[in-house]
Amino acid sequence: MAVEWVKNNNFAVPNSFFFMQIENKIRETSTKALQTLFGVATTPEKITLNPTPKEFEGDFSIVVFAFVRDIRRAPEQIAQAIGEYLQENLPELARFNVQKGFLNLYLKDNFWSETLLQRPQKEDFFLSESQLRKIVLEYCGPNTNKPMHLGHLRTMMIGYAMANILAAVGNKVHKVNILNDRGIAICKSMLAWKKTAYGATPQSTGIKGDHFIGIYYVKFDTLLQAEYAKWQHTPTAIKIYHNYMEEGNDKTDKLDKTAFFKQYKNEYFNHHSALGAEARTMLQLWEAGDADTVALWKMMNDWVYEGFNETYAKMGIDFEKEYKESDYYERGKEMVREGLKEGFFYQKPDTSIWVDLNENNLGEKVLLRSDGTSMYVTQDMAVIEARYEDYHMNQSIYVVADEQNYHFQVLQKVLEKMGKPYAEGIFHLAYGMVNLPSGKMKSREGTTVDADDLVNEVIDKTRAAAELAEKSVGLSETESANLYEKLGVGAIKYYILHVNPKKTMLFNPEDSININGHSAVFIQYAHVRTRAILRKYNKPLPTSFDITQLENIERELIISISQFPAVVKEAAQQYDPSLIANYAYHLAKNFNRFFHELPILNNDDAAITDFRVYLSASVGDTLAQALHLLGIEAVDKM
RNA sequence: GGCCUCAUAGUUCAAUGGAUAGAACGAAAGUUUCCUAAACUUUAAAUCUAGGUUCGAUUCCUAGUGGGGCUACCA
Repeated sequence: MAVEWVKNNNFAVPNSFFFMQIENKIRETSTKALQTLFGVATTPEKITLNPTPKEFEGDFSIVVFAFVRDIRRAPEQIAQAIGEYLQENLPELARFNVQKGFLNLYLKDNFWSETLLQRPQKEDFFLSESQLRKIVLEYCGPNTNKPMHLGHLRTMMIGYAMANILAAVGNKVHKVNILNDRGIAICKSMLAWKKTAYGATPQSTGIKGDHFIGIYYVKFDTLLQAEYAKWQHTPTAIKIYHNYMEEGNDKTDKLDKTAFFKQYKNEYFNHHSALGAEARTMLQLWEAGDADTVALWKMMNDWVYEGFNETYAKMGIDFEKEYKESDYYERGKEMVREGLKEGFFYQKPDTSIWVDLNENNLGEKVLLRSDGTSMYVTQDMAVIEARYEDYHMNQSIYVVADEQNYHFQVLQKVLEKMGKPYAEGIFHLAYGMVNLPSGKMKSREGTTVDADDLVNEVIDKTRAAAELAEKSVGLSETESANLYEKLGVGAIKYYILHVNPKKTMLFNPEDSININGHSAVFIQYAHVRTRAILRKYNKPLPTSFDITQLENIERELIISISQFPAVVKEAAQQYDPSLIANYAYHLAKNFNRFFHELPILNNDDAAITDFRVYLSASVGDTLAQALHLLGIEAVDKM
């Protein structure tokens, strides 16, 4: 199912129309001013128009330095002249002031109050027709041999939010998952289970399916480690180390025995380990379709899927379709052979098939091993082909960590060589790695942060904070459990989404469960206040205002609100949900200031109360929509 | 070694080439007979180095230094 339009509140935010319209109007009138006053021909887009910094009076500022050279007058004189022209020709302008080369424009109060009254249409968020796409967006991509960790949280959050945002600006978006459900890693879990579980199941142990499998993945490594330690004392091992020491002349940079065997582990697994041989045999049996092996594989994967589905539900994410690697890797091999036949690839004497990407500075890459088995890139070729048949998309977005930049470049070039119509639309939405304060996560070394554990921890923290502050006392047990889950899940999403996806981010467990400051809970709280005000106001909102003057903070809020559609468009074009996250925080912060500085309901002037309630409600709706786009559900009470 | 990326307060993050570089956490000090104090106010605190382009550079270019990633017949 495609992403729905942002939830329709009973009352909606003003659209960008007025905002964009006034910006354009200022640009156009200024262009005329330059032409009329100085004979300078320019275009509206070339006028530099910025929001005015708050230390000066104004809503917008025009920067005139760019025209100084042509006009050959002092910047102040130019700014003054344009200001006077605008005063004559721009009815919305209340007054202006000049600071150096900056012309600060202050618009009329009633212009802004009228702007607030405008109702939005969802089309106001839409990009122009030519920019719209039919998109297949892949995110999450777990392996079925272990539970999901912190890194998966970032793709889940970014993927889901980006799908919402891209749909909000008018694209057709299909969310899909890729399940890496085959290969040597899964065989390791299967083998360890066979050897050590004595028939235990998630049901018999009460352990969530994906965590259950994870136990055996770790157990395999423990068994291997023990086997390896023993092996290091065998004559074979001693000879290998001896040969290494004898190689070359320079002995100074040689590794000591411990370090050597640490880096030799892969080699050991592939060529000396009995467990390794068993795992590979299992993989071969699986590929050959051995009934018992396939049955075991299916049973264990089903356990994992059950666990994953629980996590998806808790995170509030979903997929229109999940593609399993096991369904496509054979087709991938076929595509490579087809490509070879058509001369796009070449074969080495050992029968392995390669692609030459030197002209793209990507070197040469194996597509099919000499033993005929497929590569990572091969399966992605078949998967995108299947998606094209399913959706005929013109853009394929992959929300995958940036450590795979090379992989996606190769994928695209290979498909381009083959002349596939879906090659051009490949877009790797590469997000930066997530680091811990202790450094990089290593799943085999146990330095990962489990996704489920983390979310539960934040939910608990939210509950503890509420109890400490004696909040939510009127709620029933189920109501409050529901509330803390929404707040906790929202907090973790926000913590991840408020950073630009492109950047490597540090995940500090302490900070991530911090509920204060720049966090989703802060935004939720501002939203809750707007809802409380509406409840107390308890009558229909006004359809017009009778106010003569706006406070500064009120102007700021209206301007902020009117920028929202532009922010959403920008987030879609930049593939950057953090723009919306930071926008929402900024708006919530300004609202809290407004709430403290000015009486809303406790006001003798009913006209002012009407207006401020309307403004509060607008802020609340905007916050709710912003959170919704990020995949966070706004709460009404807390 | 080659290619790609990043560098901003003690820490984590912001800043279409524009004015005095914004926040949060942490530190210090305040605000509650008043619409929810999960809030608000105040103080101290930063653009890696050297050049260049520009009226103007955190932003663009070059070099250097220091992180990270990729460079597997792993996924």
